Amino acid sequence: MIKLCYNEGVMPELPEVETIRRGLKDYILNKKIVQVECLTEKAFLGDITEVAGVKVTGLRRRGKALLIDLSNGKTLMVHLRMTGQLIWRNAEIMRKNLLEVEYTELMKEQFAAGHPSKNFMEALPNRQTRVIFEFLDGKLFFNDQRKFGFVKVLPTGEVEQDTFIASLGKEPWDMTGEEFFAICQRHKKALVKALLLDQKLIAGLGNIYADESLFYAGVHPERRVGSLSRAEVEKLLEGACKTMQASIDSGGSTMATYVKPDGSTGNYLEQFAQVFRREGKACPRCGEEIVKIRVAGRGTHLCLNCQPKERENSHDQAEC
DNA sequence: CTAGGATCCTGTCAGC
DNA sequence: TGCTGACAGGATCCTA
Repeated sequence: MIKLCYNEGVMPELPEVETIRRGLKDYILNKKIVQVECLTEKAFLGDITEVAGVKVTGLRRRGKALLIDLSNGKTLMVHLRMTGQLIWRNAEIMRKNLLEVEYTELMKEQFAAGHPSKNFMEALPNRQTRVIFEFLDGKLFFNDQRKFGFVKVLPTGEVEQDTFIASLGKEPWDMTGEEFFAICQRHKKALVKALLLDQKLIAGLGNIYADESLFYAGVHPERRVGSLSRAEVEKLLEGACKTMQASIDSGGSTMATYVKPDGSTGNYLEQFAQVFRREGKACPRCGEEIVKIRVAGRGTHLCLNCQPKERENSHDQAEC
């Protein structure tokens, strides 16, 4: 069974959160949270006592938010933002000196996912630990280097009214091409990259899948949304669905194969990404050099040949 | 209303 | 070697 999701440099976007949801289920579903400890005040929003002494009844996801339903009518919302991690450690492992634990043994006893770092292999809690959820048979650590992530307690019935959840757009597979085109028509002046990253318009894409979707569609990230053809808009939506679904599907297993036996980081992106963090390398489609530019304040990777900024001759994409 | 820039935060790394 | 500043980015807040 796969326990470790170790994809170097990957910020938790929709596919990563979905992988966490599926993986964590095996460890905490129907189990009682005995005790909760918050080590960084900002990281826990709401009444911490509402989370202790109750069972986990379900794990859901909305966009990049993980929703953990509890038996007392409350829901724990977890947002990992950029550097958040959820790490499960079996009680037995916690009792041992981690240095003495064989790597393969640790693999069997822990589930770790989110922004990859050496935390996955270190003794916990550590400096980056923000919240600890204690179960009878183990502990769940919410770690976060940059303190942008958080957990939040909400009444289950009010999750949909939470300002973040309520503002989320549809996920790409719940949207028709027509709907997405209508959204684009309302934001004609926006840069297409900025539109893809706006969770209020389409939920789940982060920097990686935005770049990958743009490459898939052959669209330059700095183009204004209003200049996109209906076909290009449809292709972008298709790209979002396909790149994220592929990531979810390969999720656990592919990522785990990239964990090297010595515990060093493997590189999931290397086999998955076409353009993301591949600047200086050859475009997998045409062989031109992938470049990195700055768009909407974000590092952006593209192939200028496959994603030209000016598209004079209609939408003929024979070369791409 | 929209678009775009600053902000939060800490670890890493290039450059002097 | 050790310091400094740039950079990484999801979401929110603020301004025009």
